Amino acid sequence: MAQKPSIPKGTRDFTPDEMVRRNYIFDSIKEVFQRYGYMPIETPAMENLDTLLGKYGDEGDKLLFKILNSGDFLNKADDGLLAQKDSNRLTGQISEKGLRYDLTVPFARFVVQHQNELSFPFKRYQIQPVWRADRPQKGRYREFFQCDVDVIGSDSLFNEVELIQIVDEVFRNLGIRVVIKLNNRKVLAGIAEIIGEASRLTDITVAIDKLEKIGLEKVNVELSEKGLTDDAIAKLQPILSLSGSNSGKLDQLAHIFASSELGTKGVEELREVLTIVESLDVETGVELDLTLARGLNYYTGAIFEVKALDMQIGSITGGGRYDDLTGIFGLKNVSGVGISFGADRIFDVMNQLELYPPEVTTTTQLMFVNFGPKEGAHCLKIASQLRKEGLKVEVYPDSAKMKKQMTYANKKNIAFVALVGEEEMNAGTVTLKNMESGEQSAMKVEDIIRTFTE
RNA sequence: GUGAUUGUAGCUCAGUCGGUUAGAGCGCCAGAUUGUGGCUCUGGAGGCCGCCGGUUCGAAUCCGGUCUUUCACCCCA
Repeated sequence: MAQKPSIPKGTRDFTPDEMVRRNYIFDSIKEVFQRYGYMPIETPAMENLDTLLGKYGDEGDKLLFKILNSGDFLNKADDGLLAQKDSNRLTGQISEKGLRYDLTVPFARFVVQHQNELSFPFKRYQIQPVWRADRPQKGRYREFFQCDVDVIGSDSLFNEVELIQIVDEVFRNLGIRVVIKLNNRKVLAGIAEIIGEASRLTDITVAIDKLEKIGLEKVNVELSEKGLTDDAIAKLQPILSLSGSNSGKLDQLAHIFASSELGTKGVEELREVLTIVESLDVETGVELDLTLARGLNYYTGAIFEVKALDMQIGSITGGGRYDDLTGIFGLKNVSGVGISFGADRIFDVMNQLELYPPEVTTTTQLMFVNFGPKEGAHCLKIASQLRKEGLKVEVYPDSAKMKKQMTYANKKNIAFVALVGEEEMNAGTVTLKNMESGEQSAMKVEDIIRTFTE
């Protein structure tokens, strides 16, 4: 007896029904990317482990899927480490490759390797799965697709603006109501500087990132536990309780940052981006959010996050500017900025809110009922003719019972069925039946084409 | 990774105190209906009760482990 098949934790299968919906999402996103001049690339599912390690922080390193070396991998392993069961150190000896954790780091590697073939600024998009050994939850998978757009080799804030326009267009096209949250790492660094804890930037950002979720008091407790002085925490309070419009917040921040060069720079950048965005026809709300931190530690400037307004789920898109990701791979002074659309979360939102336009789920427009070998062969010819006109047509392959064929068309949501039996063959006509209204009439092939293409 | 939680037919779920042959609705297949689907009626198929082990005369039910699901933390798309 065969064992019951299963798939690994946190992964999922997609049925044809789900794939048409997913492809609609991918196509919508791709179409916007292309309209802004981004070109596609792909990179391997696996990367060398040293390309990936150390780019996502300690937590990220733990979440990397590592691939066991081929062959007798234990042969080369150190006996001492083996005996001690020291997994951490042993890993380096038995695994040299890992599954990619995101698309940004492989992209940086790609840019460095291909720097002489590329012209900068280089704009690319990339839609591929990534893997994280996270514990799965709703909206959190171990394998999921990211749709990344990045510009590299340009410092201009126009790029940040363009990414906001892209986010706006993508979600408007898909019909998802969202808010774009914007912040800047320089502002966060400025805050750390001002309160006299410049070296604790990560601890501070991780803590204030939770402000909305756990409240001010608990954030302060956490900051204190992380070892911040009471004085520093006290200095932080007015910043955390900033409120009002984006420009109002920026004005207050500018004042606070009077003595911080870095913070001032961050405020200026935010102000410029927001000012330009306001002059364009961006409909999505862009909200300055000082508590937005983002864990990936390669960000250095603007950081973005997009939240769905009508569904409780983690952020569905996120990104930011990284000034020196390529530096690690030997290409200095190349700044990039990009964002990543989380296709699987977008898929979950679209499903929950049922945002698909009706035509997305229609595949076949017209199905020919098969009355027998002779009639079927005749239908095949008409079907080819219709396909040349761009119609999506199928001929039922077996001369099964009428009821079975009709039921098939029904299930597949096919709007029209064509009946061509001996009578129609002799008359040179096709009986076209509307499956919704039940109406049917005999017509010539040209009439059918006209019905569908008008 | 830490702490909880879930698993019974293709799907959603009942299943009493441990007790004979594990049920329902939906779906599926067939017939009523030979070239006309959806509605109705009739009949049928489909289950290692997640998996492994233990307790017991006897386990879907109790116990342990494991896998999976969902949730919180952590982190994130």
